[in-house]
Amino acid sequence: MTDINSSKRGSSPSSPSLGGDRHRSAKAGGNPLFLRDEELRQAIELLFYAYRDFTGEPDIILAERDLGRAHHRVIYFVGRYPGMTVSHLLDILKITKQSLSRVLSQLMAEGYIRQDQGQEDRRQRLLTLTDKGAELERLLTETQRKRIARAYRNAGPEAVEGFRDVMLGIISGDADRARFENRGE
Amino acid sequence: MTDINSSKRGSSPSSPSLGGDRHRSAKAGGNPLFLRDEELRQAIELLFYAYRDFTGEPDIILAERDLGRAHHRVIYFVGRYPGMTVSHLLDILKITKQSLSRVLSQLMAEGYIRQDQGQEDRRQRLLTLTDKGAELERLLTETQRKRIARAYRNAGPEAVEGFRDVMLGIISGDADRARFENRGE
DNA sequence: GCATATATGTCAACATGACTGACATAAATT
DNA sequence: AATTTATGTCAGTCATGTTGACATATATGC
Repeated sequence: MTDINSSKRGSSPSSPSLGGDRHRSAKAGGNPLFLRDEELRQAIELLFYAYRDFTGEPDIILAERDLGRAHHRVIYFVGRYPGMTVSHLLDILKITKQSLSRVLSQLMAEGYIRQDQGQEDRRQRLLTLTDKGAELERLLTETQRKRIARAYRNAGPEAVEGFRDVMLGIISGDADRARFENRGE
Repeated sequence: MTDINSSKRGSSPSSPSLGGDRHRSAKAGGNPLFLRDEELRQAIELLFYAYRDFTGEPDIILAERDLGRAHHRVIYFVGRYPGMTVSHLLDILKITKQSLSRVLSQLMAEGYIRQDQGQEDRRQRLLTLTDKGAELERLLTETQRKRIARAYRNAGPEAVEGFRDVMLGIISGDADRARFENRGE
């Protein structure tokens, strides 16, 4: 594997204008929107970098088991909502049933997830993690939990509140936002 | 569409155990880690939902032009750092040069991005957006900017500070975190 | 100046995870 | 009895990542 990270902290001495021009010129021009634009761009980039790193560690663990990020998402949410239906999962992930089907079939074939017929509505297939599935879920989520815990600890409780508020504002639907009500108190 | 959210607050007659048990049981057991576990899981989910929605709108605009999210990322960062090198871009995106190459070639063929030879180091290909590229960048970034601006406005300045702090804590490398220094003051 | 390292590009093969479209089955609902 | 809903499946395609190998031009170190 090419060690592309090596170039990371060396910050390529060969790229002189790397990071200031656009902002300096806007600032120099006295553009009153400068701060706002810069602030918003930073948020965009925070989301990019944070998500990239947030998924990085689990991806490695998954790759060792020939699984991918899609499997992780399924395992995570089935662990979160034991006995959830396929529809519910589709709705959270916002992917097609064909895409989900492949991932889900693999997870059941490998013994990570179990399906039970619904009692009230026998068309439903209620999804639960097997012991093997729960173990992998813990392993994967642990890396993310640690990362978040570290960030929360360093930032402090007020920052955590602010983080939550902003993140909720970024989410589109009331339905999704509602998932976060009355749970932290 | 099925109202899966109804299942969340315990209704969903068909799936009785759908969303509360795991937490309630932990809570009932008086587990002191309950709040922390719940808090951390919420953070994990906030990241998932926020990122999903954050990329949703640009993806639609991109699809109309037969481009994808990978093209967006390149256009965004080239717009952010005009004249940046290929190495720098590789380092930010953390993908292989072969992956980047395909996307970059397409963008140049379609006239979104221009390459100029570096003056100091003539091996470098300095990347800049063309007018067409800058226009698309504005269009794409505008949707994300609006989303963030709305979230920031509703959450308030203190929340924004907290959001920043937590997001920075989630990012792995000092080098990446350093990109956010001394820019918002 | 020669050897080596670096920045970039390119060919080829492959895996993953998304998509569309079409069709099938069983169970619930009207 | 007709329709809708929950789920599954087959087939094809596309976007985006991967590894490995190799090529070229330029910069740098001795």
